[in-house]
Amino acid sequence: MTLVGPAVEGLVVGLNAVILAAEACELKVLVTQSPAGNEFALPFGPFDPQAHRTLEIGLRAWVREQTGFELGYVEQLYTFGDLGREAPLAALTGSVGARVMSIGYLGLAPEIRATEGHGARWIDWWRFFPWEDHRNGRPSMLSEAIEPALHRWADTAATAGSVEGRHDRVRATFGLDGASWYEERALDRYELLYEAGLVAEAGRDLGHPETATVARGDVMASDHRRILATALSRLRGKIKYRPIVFELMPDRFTLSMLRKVVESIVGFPLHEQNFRRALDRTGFVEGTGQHVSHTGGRPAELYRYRPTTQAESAMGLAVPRLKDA
Amino acid sequence: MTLVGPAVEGLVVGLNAVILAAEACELKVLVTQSPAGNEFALPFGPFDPQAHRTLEIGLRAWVREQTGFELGYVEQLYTFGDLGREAPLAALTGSVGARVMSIGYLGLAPEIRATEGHGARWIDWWRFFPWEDHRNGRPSMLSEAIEPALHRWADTAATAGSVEGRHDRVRATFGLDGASWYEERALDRYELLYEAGLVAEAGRDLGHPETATVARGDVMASDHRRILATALSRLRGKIKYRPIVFELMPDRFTLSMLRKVVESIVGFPLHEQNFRRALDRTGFVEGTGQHVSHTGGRPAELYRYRPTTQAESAMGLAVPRLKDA
DNA sequence: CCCTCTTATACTCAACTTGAGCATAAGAAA
DNA sequence: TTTCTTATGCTCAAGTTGAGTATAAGAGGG
Repeated sequence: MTLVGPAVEGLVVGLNAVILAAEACELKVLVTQSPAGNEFALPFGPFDPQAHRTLEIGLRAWVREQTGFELGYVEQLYTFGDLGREAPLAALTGSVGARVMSIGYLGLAPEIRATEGHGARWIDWWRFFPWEDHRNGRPSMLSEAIEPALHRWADTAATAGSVEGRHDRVRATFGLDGASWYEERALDRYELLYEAGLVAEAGRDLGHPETATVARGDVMASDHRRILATALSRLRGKIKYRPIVFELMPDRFTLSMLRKVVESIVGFPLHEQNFRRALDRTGFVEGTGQHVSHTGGRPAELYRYRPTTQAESAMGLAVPRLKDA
Repeated sequence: MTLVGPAVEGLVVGLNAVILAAEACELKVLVTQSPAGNEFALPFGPFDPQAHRTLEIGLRAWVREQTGFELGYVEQLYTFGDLGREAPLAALTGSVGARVMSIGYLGLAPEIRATEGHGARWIDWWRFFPWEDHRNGRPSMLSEAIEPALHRWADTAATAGSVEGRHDRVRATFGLDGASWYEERALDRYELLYEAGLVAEAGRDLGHPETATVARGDVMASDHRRILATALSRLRGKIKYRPIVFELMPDRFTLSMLRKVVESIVGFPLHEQNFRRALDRTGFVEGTGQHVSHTGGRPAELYRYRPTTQAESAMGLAVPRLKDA
C-alpha cells in the first residue's frame, strides 16, 4: 500500500482572513483593494512553511503586513481547493500556473483599529450581502428581483425532476412558501446565487464579466465573497451556542448596544425584553453601576462581560426573534 | 503591496478521512494499519492537484484505493498544519523534509461495507476514547486515573495563576465539581490529555515512546487520533441541529435502533419515551407498517427516514439525556 | 394455556422556557 | 410640566422538557 507519492510541486496554500469589528453597533469587515484596484479583497497571503511554525502565525503576519492590524480572536473557517478557483486566483496572485488552495479564517476585534497607510478599509458588511439584512423587514429586492430570477433559473434545469429539485432548494434556502428564513444559511444562499449566475463573480469567473447581475452587492476578488459568506454563516450559527459576541464588544457596553450588535450579525430585530431576560439567566454580564445617557432616553447601565469559569462557553446568547417587524 | 511571493516548494497537503458506520447499533471507524504496522491509521493520501479537480475527489480516490470503500456523505472537518506534526508525519509518509499539512474529512455510511483485500478494518470507536463512553455511567478510569493525573499536571504550571487556570480548564473540560459533561467537547478533552502528556502520542511525538500513559485507549499514527476526536466532536454537536444520523442508518430501522445509534454517538443513555416524542414532532421518520421481533420483546415497527422538503435539514434530533443512569 | 419476562409505545403532570405584550422609570427637549 | 425617547421590570398564556406511570404485544417456560 503506497501511502504517499512524491511531494507535489506548484501547490500554494493561501491564508485569507475575514476580520470583523463593530463600529457604532454595526458590523464591519476589513478589506484591502485587489491588485488591479477594481475589486475589494480580503487580507490574503501564501503560507510559507519555512517562515511560520503554524498556519495561524502565518495568517497574523500577513494581516499585520497588509493592514497594520493585530489580530486577537481567530478561528479557522474552511479550506477551499476547487479547480474553479484557479483562473481568477492566478490573476489575483500573479503566480500563474500554480494551484492555489486557500484556508479561510475568521477574526473578531472589539473595535475598528488603526489601519493608516495600508490602504485597508473597514466596510459595512451588508454592502456585500444586501439581501441578508432583514432588520427593517424582508428586503424588497428578494421578492422583486432575486426570487423571480432564481425560479427562472430553476426552470432551465434539464429534467422535470431536477427542475422540481431546484425550486425546492430555492424555497428552503430563501424561506419561501411557509419555510422559515434561517439566517445561518447565508453561505447556502450565496452559493445558490452564484450557481444561478446572479452574482457578478459568476459571470466574471466564466469569462463574461459584462453579464447583468440580479443580486446586487459589491463584488470581491476571487472567491473572497464566498469566504465572507462562510464567516457570516459561522458567526450567525455560533453566536447561539458560544458567548462569542463579546469578542466584538468593548470593555463596557449597554445592553442596547449588545442587542444592536447581535442584530447586525443575525440580520433581524430582537425582542429587547426577552433578550435581556435570557441574557440575565446566562450570567454572562454584570452591571457596573455606571450609567450613560446619550441616546435621548432613559440612561442605560453599563455592563461588562464576565467570563464564567463554570461551564464557561457552553452556552450562547438567546436570539429571540421579533416576529412582525 | 505584495500579495504573493514565489510559490513555495516542498509543501504537501494530505487528505485524511474519518469514515464512520454503525454495526449492530455501535459506531465503528474504518482504519488502516500504519506502514510500520504498529499503529492504526486513518485512510490518508496526498492531494495531487494535477489529478484531482477538487479536494473531495482526491479524498474519495485515496479512500477507494486504500480501503476499497466508496464514500457517500462527506464533510470537511479541519485543516491541521502545525509544525509539531512534521516529525511523526515524515516518518509516516516517507517524504522527509517536506512540510505536511492535512485536511481532515468526516464520512458517514449506512453500513460497514466490504473492505476485503485492503487490510482496512472497522473498529469500535470507544477503543480510541474509552473515557468518552458514559452509557453505563461515568467510566471509573476518569476519577481513578485521568482526573488525578490532570490535577497533578495542573500543579506543575509555572505561576500560581496558571496553576489555577489549568485546574479551571480541567474542571470545565471534564465536567468536574458541578460543571456539566459536554459530550461535544471530546476534542478539547483529547487535546488536554495530549498537552498533559497522558496519551501515548504525547510521549511518542516528544521522542520518548516508553513513557507510561495514564489515559488508555489505542494509539493512532501521527495526529490521526486528534482528527478522530475532531470528527467525534463535530458529529456529537451536529446531530443536534441537523438530521445527520440518518446517514448512518439503513433504509428501514426501528426507533430503538435509532436511539442506540444516537447513544453510541453521544455516549450517554437517552430517555426512550421522550426521544420518541421529540422525534415525532420533527416529522423526520414515518412508520412503514412492518414490524420486526427479534429482540425478545414486543415487536417494533420499522420506520423510514423521510427527508422533509420543508425546512429540510433545519433541525436535528433532540437528545434527551437520561440523568441518573 | 397461563404466567412472566422483555421490549415497544402511549399518556400524564409538574417545572421550566418562550413569545408577546403591558407597565413603569428616568433622562432630554419643548 | 408635558412629551418624547429609550431602559428596564413584570405578567400571562402557550409550548417544551424531564421524569414517570400505564398499557401493549410478542417469546418462552411450566
